[in-house]
Amino acid sequence: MSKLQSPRGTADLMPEDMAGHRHVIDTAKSCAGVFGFEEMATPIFEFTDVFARPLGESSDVVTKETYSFTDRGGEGLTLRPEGTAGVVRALISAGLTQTLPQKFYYQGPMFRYERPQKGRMRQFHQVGVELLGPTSPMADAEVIALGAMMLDQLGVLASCRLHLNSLGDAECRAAYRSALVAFLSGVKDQLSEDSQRRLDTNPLRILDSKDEGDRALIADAPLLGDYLNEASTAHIERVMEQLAAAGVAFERDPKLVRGLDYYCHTAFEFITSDLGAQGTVLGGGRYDGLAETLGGPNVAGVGWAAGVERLALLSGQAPRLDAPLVLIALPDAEGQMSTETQLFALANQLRQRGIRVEMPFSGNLGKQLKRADKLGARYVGIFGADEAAQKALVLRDMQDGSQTNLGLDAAVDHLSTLFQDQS
RNA sequence: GCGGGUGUAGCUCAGUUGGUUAGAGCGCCAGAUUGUGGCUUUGGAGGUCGCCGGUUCAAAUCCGGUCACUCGCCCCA
Repeated sequence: MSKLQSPRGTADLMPEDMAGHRHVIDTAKSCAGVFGFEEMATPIFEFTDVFARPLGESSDVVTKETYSFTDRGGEGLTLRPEGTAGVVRALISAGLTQTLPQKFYYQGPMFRYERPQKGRMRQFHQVGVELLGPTSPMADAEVIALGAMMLDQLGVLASCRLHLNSLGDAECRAAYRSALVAFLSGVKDQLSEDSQRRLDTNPLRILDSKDEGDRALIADAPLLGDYLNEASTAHIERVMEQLAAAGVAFERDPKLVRGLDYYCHTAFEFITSDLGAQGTVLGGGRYDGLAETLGGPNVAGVGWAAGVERLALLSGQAPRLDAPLVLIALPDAEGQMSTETQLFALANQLRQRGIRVEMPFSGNLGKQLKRADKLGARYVGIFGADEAAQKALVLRDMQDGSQTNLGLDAAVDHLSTLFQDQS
Protein backbone atom coordinates (compact mmCIF):
# COMPACT_ATOMS: atom_id res chain seq x y z
CA MET A 1 0.00 0.00 0.00
CA SER A 2 1.38 3.34 -0.99
CA LYS A 3 2.23 5.96 1.60
CA LEU A 4 1.23 8.70 -0.77
CA GLN A 5 -2.17 9.80 0.33
CA SER A 6 -4.32 12.88 0.13
CA PRO A 7 -4.64 14.76 3.42
CA ARG A 8 -7.00 13.36 6.01
CA GLY A 9 -10.63 14.07 5.24
CA THR A 10 -9.98 14.82 1.58
CA ALA A 11 -10.60 12.51 -1.33
CA ASP A 12 -9.81 12.30 -5.00
CA LEU A 13 -12.75 12.20 -7.33
CA MET A 14 -11.71 9.50 -9.76
CA PRO A 15 -13.88 9.08 -12.86
CA GLU A 16 -16.32 6.67 -11.23
CA ASP A 17 -16.77 9.05 -8.26
CA MET A 18 -16.87 12.08 -10.47
CA ALA A 19 -19.73 10.61 -12.49
CA GLY A 20 -21.93 10.50 -9.40
CA HIS A 21 -20.76 13.94 -8.32
CA ARG A 22 -21.44 15.42 -11.73
CA HIS A 23 -24.87 13.81 -11.85
CA VAL A 24 -25.88 15.49 -8.59
CA ILE A 25 -24.57 18.88 -9.69
CA ASP A 26 -26.21 18.71 -13.10
CA THR A 27 -29.54 17.64 -11.64
CA ALA A 28 -29.41 20.42 -9.06
CA LYS A 29 -28.59 23.01 -11.68
CA SER A 30 -31.38 21.99 -13.99
CA CYS A 31 -33.96 21.97 -11.18
CA ALA A 32 -32.73 25.38 -10.02
CA GLY A 33 -33.17 26.67 -13.55
CA VAL A 34 -36.82 25.67 -13.66
CA PHE A 35 -37.38 27.81 -10.57
CA GLY A 36 -35.41 30.72 -12.01
CA PHE A 37 -32.25 30.36 -9.94
CA GLU A 38 -29.11 31.24 -11.90
CA GLU A 39 -25.68 29.86 -11.16
CA MET A 40 -23.05 32.00 -9.51
CA ALA A 41 -19.84 31.38 -7.61
CA THR A 42 -18.06 33.10 -4.77
CA PRO A 43 -14.43 32.72 -3.69
CA ILE A 44 -13.40 29.66 -1.76
CA PHE A 45 -11.98 31.90 0.96
CA GLU A 46 -13.24 35.15 2.47
CA PHE A 47 -12.14 37.56 5.16
CA THR A 48 -12.61 35.68 8.40
CA ASP A 49 -15.22 38.18 9.58
CA VAL A 50 -17.59 37.17 6.82
CA PHE A 51 -18.07 33.82 8.52
CA ALA A 52 -17.31 34.71 12.12
CA ARG A 53 -20.00 37.36 12.49
CA PRO A 54 -23.09 35.81 10.97
CA LEU A 55 -22.43 32.24 12.06
CA GLY A 56 -22.03 33.27 15.68
CA GLU A 57 -18.72 33.71 17.41
CA SER A 58 -19.40 30.82 19.71
CA SER A 59 -20.78 28.35 17.18
CA ASP A 60 -18.78 25.19 16.71
CA VAL A 61 -18.40 25.86 13.03
CA VAL A 62 -16.41 28.99 13.80
CA THR A 63 -14.63 28.10 17.01
CA LYS A 64 -13.19 24.75 16.08
CA GLU A 65 -14.05 23.79 12.53
CA THR A 66 -12.68 26.50 10.29
CA TYR A 67 -9.49 26.47 8.31
CA SER A 68 -8.24 29.99 9.02
CA PHE A 69 -4.92 31.51 8.12
CA THR A 70 -3.12 34.78 7.71
CA ASP A 71 -1.85 35.49 4.23
CA ARG A 72 1.42 37.17 3.26
CA GLY A 73 -0.24 40.55 3.43
CA GLY A 74 -1.43 39.98 6.97
CA GLU A 75 -5.11 39.48 6.09
CA GLY A 76 -7.13 37.07 8.22
CA LEU A 77 -8.76 34.65 5.82
CA THR A 78 -10.93 31.58 6.21
CA LEU A 79 -11.74 28.73 3.86
CA ARG A 80 -15.50 28.80 3.54
CA PRO A 81 -17.29 26.33 5.82
CA GLU A 82 -20.64 26.96 4.13
CA GLY A 83 -22.01 28.94 1.23
CA THR A 84 -24.68 31.33 2.40
CA ALA A 85 -22.51 33.97 4.08
CA GLY A 86 -20.36 34.35 0.97
CA VAL A 87 -23.35 34.64 -1.34
CA VAL A 88 -24.95 37.33 0.79
CA ARG A 89 -21.63 39.17 0.98
CA ALA A 90 -21.42 39.02 -2.81
CA LEU A 91 -24.96 40.36 -3.11
CA ILE A 92 -24.01 43.36 -1.01
CA SER A 93 -20.65 43.84 -2.76
CA ALA A 94 -22.33 43.94 -6.16
CA GLY A 95 -24.99 46.41 -5.03
CA LEU A 96 -27.75 44.00 -5.94
CA THR A 97 -29.67 44.87 -2.80
CA GLN A 98 -31.25 47.55 -4.99
CA THR A 99 -32.64 45.01 -7.43
CA LEU A 100 -34.38 42.36 -5.43
CA PRO A 101 -35.40 39.61 -5.50
CA GLN A 102 -32.29 37.70 -6.52
CA LYS A 103 -32.20 33.96 -6.97
CA PHE A 104 -28.87 32.14 -6.93
CA TYR A 105 -27.69 28.59 -7.37
CA TYR A 106 -24.13 27.65 -6.42
CA GLN A 107 -21.98 24.59 -6.16
CA GLY A 108 -18.49 23.90 -4.93
CA PRO A 109 -16.17 22.78 -2.14
CA MET A 110 -16.55 23.68 1.52
CA PHE A 111 -14.05 23.08 4.33
CA ARG A 112 -14.57 22.05 7.93
CA TYR A 113 -11.92 20.70 10.25
CA GLU A 114 -13.74 17.68 11.68
CA ARG A 115 -13.15 14.02 12.33
CA PRO A 116 -14.09 12.35 9.07
CA GLN A 117 -16.60 9.53 8.80
CA LYS A 118 -19.03 8.26 6.23
CA GLY A 119 -20.59 11.18 4.42
CA ARG A 120 -18.48 13.70 6.28
CA MET A 121 -15.24 15.03 4.90
CA ARG A 122 -12.97 17.96 5.68
CA GLN A 123 -13.26 19.08 2.10
CA PHE A 124 -16.73 18.30 0.89
CA HIS A 125 -19.03 19.75 -1.73
CA GLN A 126 -22.37 21.39 -1.58
CA VAL A 127 -25.01 22.53 -3.98
CA GLY A 128 -27.19 25.31 -2.65
CA VAL A 129 -29.75 27.94 -3.51
CA GLU A 130 -30.46 31.33 -1.98
CA LEU A 131 -33.56 33.44 -2.56
CA LEU A 132 -32.86 36.97 -1.41
CA GLY A 133 -35.30 39.81 -0.81
CA PRO A 134 -38.80 38.45 -0.24
CA THR A 135 -40.17 37.99 3.25
CA SER A 136 -43.15 36.13 1.87
CA PRO A 137 -43.72 32.58 3.12
CA MET A 138 -44.06 31.61 -0.51
CA ALA A 139 -40.31 32.13 -0.88
CA ASP A 140 -39.75 29.52 1.83
CA ALA A 141 -42.15 27.15 0.14
CA GLU A 142 -40.59 27.74 -3.27
CA VAL A 143 -37.12 26.96 -2.05
CA ILE A 144 -38.27 23.81 -0.26
CA ALA A 145 -40.24 22.65 -3.29
CA LEU A 146 -37.11 23.10 -5.37
CA GLY A 147 -35.16 20.95 -2.94
CA ALA A 148 -37.81 18.26 -3.03
CA MET A 149 -37.81 18.23 -6.82
CA MET A 150 -34.06 17.82 -6.95
CA LEU A 151 -34.11 14.98 -4.44
CA ASP A 152 -36.90 13.35 -6.38
CA GLN A 153 -35.00 13.52 -9.65
CA LEU A 154 -31.98 12.01 -7.92
CA GLY A 155 -34.17 9.17 -6.71
CA VAL A 156 -33.58 9.83 -3.03
CA LEU A 157 -36.74 11.70 -2.03
CA ALA A 158 -38.62 8.49 -1.30
CA SER A 159 -36.14 7.50 1.40
CA CYS A 160 -36.11 10.98 2.97
CA ARG A 161 -38.43 12.72 5.39
CA LEU A 162 -38.79 16.48 5.42
CA HIS A 163 -38.60 17.88 8.94
CA LEU A 164 -39.97 21.39 9.30
CA ASN A 165 -40.05 23.82 12.17
CA SER A 166 -40.34 27.50 12.94
CA LEU A 167 -37.73 29.21 15.05
CA GLY A 168 -39.84 32.36 15.18
CA ASP A 169 -38.55 35.86 14.73
CA ALA A 170 -35.82 37.40 16.86
CA GLU A 171 -38.29 38.51 19.51
CA CYS A 172 -39.99 35.21 20.26
CA ARG A 173 -36.85 33.22 19.73
CA ALA A 174 -35.17 35.22 22.48
CA ALA A 175 -38.16 34.77 24.76
CA TYR A 176 -38.16 31.05 24.22
CA ARG A 177 -34.45 30.80 24.66
CA SER A 178 -34.53 32.39 28.09
CA ALA A 179 -37.47 30.21 29.14
CA LEU A 180 -35.60 27.11 28.00
CA VAL A 181 -32.41 28.13 29.73
CA ALA A 182 -34.34 28.83 32.92
CA PHE A 183 -35.93 25.39 32.79
CA LEU A 184 -32.73 23.54 31.97
CA SER A 185 -30.67 25.40 34.53
CA GLY A 186 -32.98 23.91 37.15
CA VAL A 187 -31.95 20.42 36.13
CA LYS A 188 -28.42 21.23 35.06
CA ASP A 189 -26.86 18.58 37.28
CA GLN A 190 -28.83 15.84 35.55
CA LEU A 191 -27.85 16.89 32.04
CA SER A 192 -25.15 15.09 30.13
CA GLU A 193 -21.71 16.61 30.02
CA ASP A 194 -22.18 17.72 26.43
CA SER A 195 -25.49 19.35 27.17
CA GLN A 196 -24.18 21.22 30.22
CA ARG A 197 -21.68 22.81 27.91
CA ARG A 198 -24.39 23.50 25.33
CA LEU A 199 -26.41 25.31 27.96
CA ASP A 200 -23.97 28.18 27.55
CA THR A 201 -23.08 27.91 23.91
CA ASN A 202 -26.21 26.74 22.11
CA PRO A 203 -29.06 25.79 24.44
CA LEU A 204 -31.58 25.14 21.66
CA ARG A 205 -29.34 22.35 20.50
CA ILE A 206 -30.02 20.39 23.69
CA LEU A 207 -33.48 19.65 22.31
CA ASP A 208 -31.78 17.46 19.72
CA SER A 209 -29.53 15.59 22.17
CA LYS A 210 -29.06 11.88 21.63
CA ASP A 211 -28.41 11.22 25.30
CA GLU A 212 -31.19 9.11 26.91
CA GLY A 213 -31.16 11.07 30.15
CA ASP A 214 -31.36 14.36 28.29
CA ARG A 215 -34.29 13.13 26.27
CA ALA A 216 -36.27 12.31 29.39
CA LEU A 217 -35.63 15.78 30.81
CA ILE A 218 -36.47 17.49 27.55
CA ALA A 219 -39.90 15.89 27.49
CA ASP A 220 -41.03 18.38 30.12
CA ALA A 221 -39.25 21.38 28.64
CA PRO A 222 -41.19 24.33 27.28
CA LEU A 223 -42.02 24.08 23.58
CA LEU A 224 -40.85 26.59 21.04
CA GLY A 225 -44.25 26.49 19.41
CA ASP A 226 -45.87 27.96 22.51
CA TYR A 227 -43.66 31.03 22.30
CA LEU A 228 -44.28 31.92 18.68
CA ASN A 229 -45.97 35.27 18.24
CA GLU A 230 -48.86 35.82 15.88
CA ALA A 231 -46.78 36.85 12.89
CA SER A 232 -44.43 33.89 13.24
CA THR A 233 -47.30 31.46 13.55
CA ALA A 234 -48.99 32.88 10.48
CA HIS A 235 -45.74 32.60 8.53
CA ILE A 236 -45.07 28.94 9.20
CA GLU A 237 -48.70 28.00 8.67
CA ARG A 238 -48.66 29.63 5.29
CA VAL A 239 -45.51 27.71 4.36
CA MET A 240 -47.08 24.41 5.39
CA GLU A 241 -50.24 25.20 3.50
CA GLN A 242 -48.34 25.87 0.31
CA LEU A 243 -46.14 22.81 0.64
CA ALA A 244 -49.23 20.69 1.08
CA ALA A 245 -50.77 22.29 -1.99
CA ALA A 246 -47.63 21.50 -3.99
CA GLY A 247 -47.71 17.90 -2.83
CA VAL A 248 -44.53 18.12 -0.77
CA ALA A 249 -44.81 15.81 2.22
CA PHE A 250 -43.41 17.12 5.51
CA GLU A 251 -43.70 16.69 9.23
CA ARG A 252 -43.61 19.36 11.89
CA ASP A 253 -40.64 18.70 14.15
CA PRO A 254 -40.71 21.01 17.18
CA LYS A 255 -37.22 19.86 18.18
CA LEU A 256 -35.57 20.74 14.89
CA VAL A 257 -33.00 23.43 15.56
CA ARG A 258 -30.29 24.45 13.17
CA GLY A 259 -26.79 25.06 14.37
CA LEU A 260 -26.08 28.38 12.75
CA ASP A 261 -27.13 31.54 14.57
CA TYR A 262 -28.57 33.39 11.64
CA TYR A 263 -31.65 31.25 11.12
CA CYS A 264 -35.14 32.50 11.95
CA HIS A 265 -38.67 31.43 11.11
CA THR A 266 -38.62 28.42 8.81
CA ALA A 267 -35.99 25.75 9.40
CA PHE A 268 -36.00 22.45 7.55
CA GLU A 269 -33.98 19.34 6.87
CA PHE A 270 -34.46 16.41 4.56
CA ILE A 271 -33.24 13.42 6.55
CA THR A 272 -32.51 9.90 5.38
CA SER A 273 -31.95 6.82 7.47
CA ASP A 274 -29.59 5.32 4.91
CA LEU A 275 -26.44 7.19 5.90
CA GLY A 276 -25.77 6.28 9.51
CA ALA A 277 -25.35 9.29 11.73
CA GLN A 278 -24.98 11.71 8.85
CA GLY A 279 -28.64 11.59 7.88
CA THR A 280 -29.17 15.20 6.90
CA VAL A 281 -29.00 15.35 3.15
CA LEU A 282 -30.31 18.85 2.62
CA GLY A 283 -30.84 21.56 5.19
CA GLY A 284 -31.70 25.21 5.28
CA GLY A 285 -33.98 27.92 6.47
CA ARG A 286 -34.74 31.61 6.60
CA TYR A 287 -32.04 34.09 7.61
CA ASP A 288 -33.55 37.56 7.56
CA GLY A 289 -30.92 39.19 9.76
CA LEU A 290 -27.82 37.92 7.98
CA ALA A 291 -27.23 40.77 5.54
CA GLU A 292 -27.40 43.34 8.32
CA THR A 293 -25.00 41.35 10.46
CA LEU A 294 -22.52 41.58 7.62
CA GLY A 295 -22.86 45.34 7.59
CA GLY A 296 -25.27 45.59 4.68
CA PRO A 297 -28.86 46.73 4.46
CA ASN A 298 -31.73 44.70 5.84
CA VAL A 299 -32.33 41.98 3.24
CA ALA A 300 -34.43 38.93 3.93
CA GLY A 301 -33.34 35.57 2.61
CA VAL A 302 -34.14 31.91 2.56
CA GLY A 303 -32.13 29.01 1.14
CA TRP A 304 -30.61 25.62 1.62
CA ALA A 305 -27.49 23.60 0.97
CA ALA A 306 -27.16 19.92 0.21
CA GLY A 307 -24.16 17.64 0.49
CA VAL A 308 -23.03 16.41 -2.90
CA GLU A 309 -21.11 13.41 -1.51
CA ARG A 310 -24.10 12.34 0.56
CA LEU A 311 -26.45 12.65 -2.39
CA ALA A 312 -24.07 10.81 -4.68
CA LEU A 313 -23.82 7.96 -2.15
CA LEU A 314 -27.60 7.66 -2.14
CA SER A 315 -28.45 8.21 -5.77
CA GLY A 316 -26.51 5.28 -7.20
CA GLN A 317 -25.60 4.90 -10.83
CA ALA A 318 -24.77 7.94 -12.90
CA PRO A 319 -24.28 8.21 -16.65
CA ARG A 320 -20.81 7.47 -18.02
CA LEU A 321 -19.32 7.83 -21.48
CA ASP A 322 -21.18 6.46 -24.49
CA ALA A 323 -19.94 3.20 -25.99
CA PRO A 324 -17.18 4.03 -28.47
CA LEU A 325 -16.46 3.17 -32.04
CA VAL A 326 -13.06 1.49 -31.99
CA LEU A 327 -10.86 1.85 -35.07
CA ILE A 328 -8.06 -0.65 -35.55
CA ALA A 329 -5.20 -0.10 -37.98
CA LEU A 330 -3.15 -3.00 -39.33
CA PRO A 331 0.04 -2.78 -41.43
CA ASP A 332 -0.39 -1.82 -45.08
CA ALA A 333 0.99 -3.68 -48.12
CA GLU A 334 4.52 -2.41 -47.43
CA GLY A 335 4.32 -3.37 -43.79
CA GLN A 336 4.14 0.30 -42.84
CA MET A 337 1.48 2.06 -40.77
CA SER A 338 0.16 4.53 -43.32
CA THR A 339 -3.18 2.87 -42.54
CA GLU A 340 -2.99 4.28 -39.05
CA THR A 341 -2.64 7.81 -40.36
CA GLN A 342 -5.62 7.39 -42.67
CA LEU A 343 -7.71 6.01 -39.84
CA PHE A 344 -6.63 8.82 -37.57
CA ALA A 345 -8.03 11.30 -40.06
CA LEU A 346 -11.30 9.37 -40.21
CA ALA A 347 -11.45 9.22 -36.41
CA ASN A 348 -11.09 12.95 -36.21
CA GLN A 349 -13.94 13.58 -38.63
CA LEU A 350 -16.21 11.32 -36.60
CA ARG A 351 -15.15 12.94 -33.35
CA GLN A 352 -16.04 16.32 -34.80
CA ARG A 353 -19.54 14.95 -35.24
CA GLY A 354 -19.66 14.08 -31.56
CA ILE A 355 -19.00 10.37 -31.80
CA ARG A 356 -16.67 8.81 -29.27
CA VAL A 357 -13.87 7.11 -31.21
CA GLU A 358 -11.05 5.12 -29.65
CA MET A 359 -7.91 3.93 -31.41
CA PRO A 360 -5.82 1.48 -29.39
CA PHE A 361 -2.24 2.64 -29.32
CA SER A 362 -0.61 -0.75 -29.82
CA GLY A 363 -1.17 -4.46 -30.19
CA ASN A 364 -2.02 -6.95 -32.87
CA LEU A 365 -5.57 -7.44 -34.07
CA GLY A 366 -6.43 -9.85 -31.28
CA LYS A 367 -5.20 -7.49 -28.59
CA GLN A 368 -6.99 -4.57 -30.06
CA LEU A 369 -10.29 -6.43 -30.38
CA LYS A 370 -9.92 -7.44 -26.77
CA ARG A 371 -9.38 -3.82 -25.90
CA ALA A 372 -12.48 -2.86 -27.89
CA ASP A 373 -14.47 -5.43 -25.96
CA LYS A 374 -13.31 -3.99 -22.64
CA LEU A 375 -14.28 -0.51 -23.78
CA GLY A 376 -17.78 -1.80 -24.40
CA ALA A 377 -17.71 -1.16 -28.15
CA ARG A 378 -20.59 -2.43 -30.23
CA TYR A 379 -18.83 -1.61 -33.52
CA VAL A 380 -15.21 -1.88 -34.57
CA GLY A 381 -13.66 -0.63 -37.80
CA ILE A 382 -10.67 -2.59 -39.13
CA PHE A 383 -8.34 -1.17 -41.75
CA GLY A 384 -5.27 -2.96 -43.14
CA ALA A 385 -3.53 -3.83 -46.39
CA ASP A 386 -6.54 -5.55 -47.99
CA GLU A 387 -8.91 -2.74 -47.04
CA ALA A 388 -6.50 -0.06 -48.23
CA ALA A 389 -6.40 -1.74 -51.65
CA GLN A 390 -10.20 -1.80 -51.80
CA LYS A 391 -10.61 1.70 -50.31
CA ALA A 392 -12.95 0.18 -47.79
CA LEU A 393 -13.26 -0.38 -44.06
CA VAL A 394 -14.30 -3.63 -42.43
CA LEU A 395 -17.09 -2.85 -39.97
CA ARG A 396 -17.45 -5.54 -37.34
CA ASP A 397 -20.51 -5.92 -35.14
CA MET A 398 -19.17 -7.19 -31.84
CA GLN A 399 -22.54 -8.50 -30.77
CA ASP A 400 -22.94 -11.17 -33.46
CA GLY A 401 -19.50 -11.15 -35.04
CA SER A 402 -20.81 -10.21 -38.48
CA GLN A 403 -18.64 -8.04 -40.72
CA THR A 404 -19.47 -5.82 -43.66
CA ASN A 405 -17.37 -3.76 -46.04
CA LEU A 406 -17.89 -0.04 -45.98
CA GLY A 407 -16.55 2.21 -48.75
CA LEU A 408 -14.26 4.87 -47.31
CA ASP A 409 -16.15 7.66 -49.10
CA ALA A 410 -19.39 6.77 -47.36
CA ALA A 411 -17.84 5.81 -44.02
CA VAL A 412 -18.26 9.11 -42.17
CA ASP A 413 -21.93 9.53 -43.07
CA HIS A 414 -22.76 5.89 -42.52
CA LEU A 415 -21.10 5.71 -39.13
CA SER A 416 -22.61 9.03 -38.05
CA THR A 417 -26.14 7.84 -38.65
CA LEU A 418 -25.35 4.45 -37.14
CA PHE A 419 -24.26 6.07 -33.89
CA GLN A 420 -27.02 8.64 -33.84
CA ASP A 421 -29.62 5.89 -34.14
CA GLN A 422 -27.91 4.05 -31.33
CA SER A 423 -28.33 6.88 -28.83
C1' G B 1 -11.35 16.80 20.87
C1' C B 2 -13.40 11.73 23.07
C1' G B 3 -14.59 6.24 22.57
C1' G B 4 -14.92 1.28 19.54
C1' G B 5 -13.27 -1.65 15.17
C1' U B 6 -9.80 -2.72 11.18
C1' G B 7 -4.73 -2.56 8.63
C1' U B 8 -1.64 -9.14 4.42
C1' A B 9 -0.83 -8.43 -3.82
C1' G B 10 -4.03 -3.20 -7.95
C1' C B 11 -9.22 -5.04 -5.59
C1' U B 12 -12.00 -8.57 -2.12
C1' C B 13 -9.97 -11.59 1.47
C1' A B 14 -7.69 -16.56 3.76
C1' G B 15 -3.37 -17.46 6.83
C1' U B 16 -4.21 -23.09 12.55
C1' U B 17 -1.54 -23.51 19.60
C1' G B 18 4.16 -18.25 17.10
C1' G B 19 7.69 -22.58 12.96
C1' U B 20 11.29 -22.50 7.97
C1' U B 21 9.87 -20.58 0.63
C1' A B 22 2.99 -15.92 2.95
C1' G B 23 -1.79 -18.03 -0.23
C1' A B 24 -6.74 -17.85 -3.13
C1' G B 25 -10.32 -15.47 -6.29
C1' C B 26 -10.82 -11.29 -9.40
C1' G B 27 -7.87 -7.95 -12.25
C1' C B 28 -3.17 -7.22 -15.13
C1' C B 29 0.75 -9.21 -18.77
C1' A B 30 2.08 -13.16 -22.18
C1' G B 31 1.51 -17.97 -24.96
C1' A B 32 -1.89 -21.70 -27.13
C1' U B 33 -4.23 -18.26 -31.82
C1' U B 34 1.80 -13.76 -36.83
C1' G B 35 -5.74 -10.55 -39.69
C1' U B 36 -10.44 -11.61 -35.38
C1' G B 37 -12.73 -10.16 -28.89
C1' G B 38 -15.90 -12.81 -25.19
C1' C B 39 -15.31 -18.93 -23.45
C1' U B 40 -11.35 -22.35 -22.36
C1' U B 41 -6.34 -23.52 -21.12
C1' U B 42 -0.99 -22.78 -19.82
C1' G B 43 2.51 -19.64 -17.81
C1' G B 44 4.15 -14.85 -15.66
C1' A B 45 4.64 -10.24 -13.06
C1' G B 46 3.01 -8.13 -8.64
C1' G B 47 4.07 -8.32 -1.05
C1' U B 48 9.20 -3.39 3.41
C1' C B 49 2.44 -8.58 6.05
C1' G B 50 0.78 0.05 7.65
C1' C B 51 5.26 1.96 10.44
C1' C B 52 8.70 1.83 14.84
C1' G B 53 10.23 -0.76 18.97
C1' G B 54 9.88 -5.08 22.43
C1' U B 55 9.42 -10.50 23.86
C1' U B 56 11.43 -15.10 21.53
C1' C B 57 16.00 -19.85 18.94
C1' A B 58 11.97 -18.17 15.66
C1' A B 59 6.73 -12.90 14.79
C1' A B 60 1.92 -11.66 9.46
C1' U B 61 0.66 -14.17 14.32
C1' C B 62 2.12 -12.09 21.13
C1' C B 63 3.06 -6.99 23.71
C1' G B 64 3.76 -1.47 23.56
C1' G B 65 3.71 2.84 20.78
C1' U B 66 2.52 5.36 16.32
C1' C B 67 0.06 6.43 11.66
C1' A B 68 -3.94 5.55 8.40
C1' C B 69 -8.79 4.01 7.40
C1' U B 70 -13.54 3.12 9.49
C1' C B 71 -17.96 3.36 12.97
C1' G B 72 -20.12 6.22 16.98
C1' C B 73 -20.11 10.97 20.19
C1' C B 74 -19.69 16.29 19.46
C1' C B 75 -21.27 19.20 15.28
C1' C B 76 -23.18 19.37 10.64
C1' A B 77 -24.32 18.76 4.32
